[in-house]
Amino acid sequence: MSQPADGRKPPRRSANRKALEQRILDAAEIVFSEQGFSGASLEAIAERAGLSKQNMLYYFPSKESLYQNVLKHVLDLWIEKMALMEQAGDTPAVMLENYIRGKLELSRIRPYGSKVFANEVISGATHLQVYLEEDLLPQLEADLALVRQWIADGRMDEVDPEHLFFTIWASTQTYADFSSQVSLALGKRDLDEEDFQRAGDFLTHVFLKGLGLEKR
Amino acid sequence: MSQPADGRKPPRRSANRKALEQRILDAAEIVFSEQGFSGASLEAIAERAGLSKQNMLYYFPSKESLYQNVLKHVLDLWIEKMALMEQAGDTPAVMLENYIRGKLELSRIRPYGSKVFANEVISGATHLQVYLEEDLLPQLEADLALVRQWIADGRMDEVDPEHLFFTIWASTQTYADFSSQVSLALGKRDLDEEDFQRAGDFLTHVFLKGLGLEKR
DNA sequence: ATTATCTATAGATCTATAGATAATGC
DNA sequence: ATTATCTATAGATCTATAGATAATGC
Repeated sequence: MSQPADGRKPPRRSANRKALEQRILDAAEIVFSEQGFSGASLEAIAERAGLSKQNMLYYFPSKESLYQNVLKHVLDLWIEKMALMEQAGDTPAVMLENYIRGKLELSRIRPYGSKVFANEVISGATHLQVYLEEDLLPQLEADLALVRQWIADGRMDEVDPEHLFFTIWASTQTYADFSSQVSLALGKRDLDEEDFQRAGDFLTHVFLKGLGLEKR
Repeated sequence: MSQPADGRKPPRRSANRKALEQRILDAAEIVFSEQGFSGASLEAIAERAGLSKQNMLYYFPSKESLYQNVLKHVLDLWIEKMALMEQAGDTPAVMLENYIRGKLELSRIRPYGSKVFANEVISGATHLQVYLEEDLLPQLEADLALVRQWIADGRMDEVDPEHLFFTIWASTQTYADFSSQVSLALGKRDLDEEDFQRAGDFLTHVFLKGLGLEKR
């Protein structure tokens, strides 16, 4: 039997339905990042996606559902990068550098998603709390345990591991979230790859040396 | 002559007009921080300030003017703290520690203002660009010059000074802007003074050591 | 006489739904 | 037969203004 247990037939989807949904979500991500949840109008999202808002509501039944989809997608990417800490058996210095540069890379390639996420957290994370508890916290706990082990083994300075993560998150995401301020301070219209390279070099230097993690 | 040159009489203001305006701005700061510019309704701000929205519009003629006032006030506080770098002739280590702890203190006592500022910058800082250029940039330039001198004098590691500031701003403001996420990760309802103390200790340790600024 | 507050409402969105029509898949 | 799109609009805000009325200062 290829039908689901509840007897409903699988929907007959046109080949590019998924692509259209993705186009809508991409448009929503940009508009939400620029205008916030309330400031983003369905009209603006639909226009950017290239269809009518009534038609868009056929695919996503409400603004809320659009927002939830965008948020969930961003959070999944975010958490995926956290697992970097668990990868391979390299030295703490290399793992932390990879972590920092991975987060920076995410800021570089998904600035809109980062901004939507930031806006949501700033506003109290009411739409996100459950996901944060269920998905983010367990991953963070695993990462914290690893760092505590490094400290216990005398491989790293004794610091509060929680604040290490808060600080890395903040200083990597700022290059997406606060890009308007950063690029203004750098006297540029936009940030380019070299700026991210420099940011990575700076952060790597300060965090590794500051935590007593000399490269070997 | 006590009258202005244009002949208009100074307004006869009730003793507590200033106080009422301040109450309105405080309410606006909170509502803007929680709902963003578009999500904040005049009704919600007025209710929090304890007067009717029509009456509130007598004091501030538009939502835009309310927002501008809140933003300007926050930015002034923000820039005031930057000048810390110029204070006294202490060692780089002490100055930087004071700077970091000062910024953290601002996050602790003015979390709503920080969030309004963050929301605005995330959305492209369109309301703020002129102020940033006229007020923030000159102060930043002065601070950058000082840090460059430290480096030239061999008192500090060779790093990109711009990224030092971006990173300090980000990692101190995160305790205001992202407090919902931070407190969730710490398993607390709210952040208390001790959390900020620990954050300050962590940041001081990492930045001073990471930049080769040992306390003397 | 001036300042402050209230009632009433214009006018502009904006989200979402109803229901008709067109396009597509089996 | 099902999926997708379009026309039209209900109903809920929300900002801002007009204009009357009340309170206050000189």
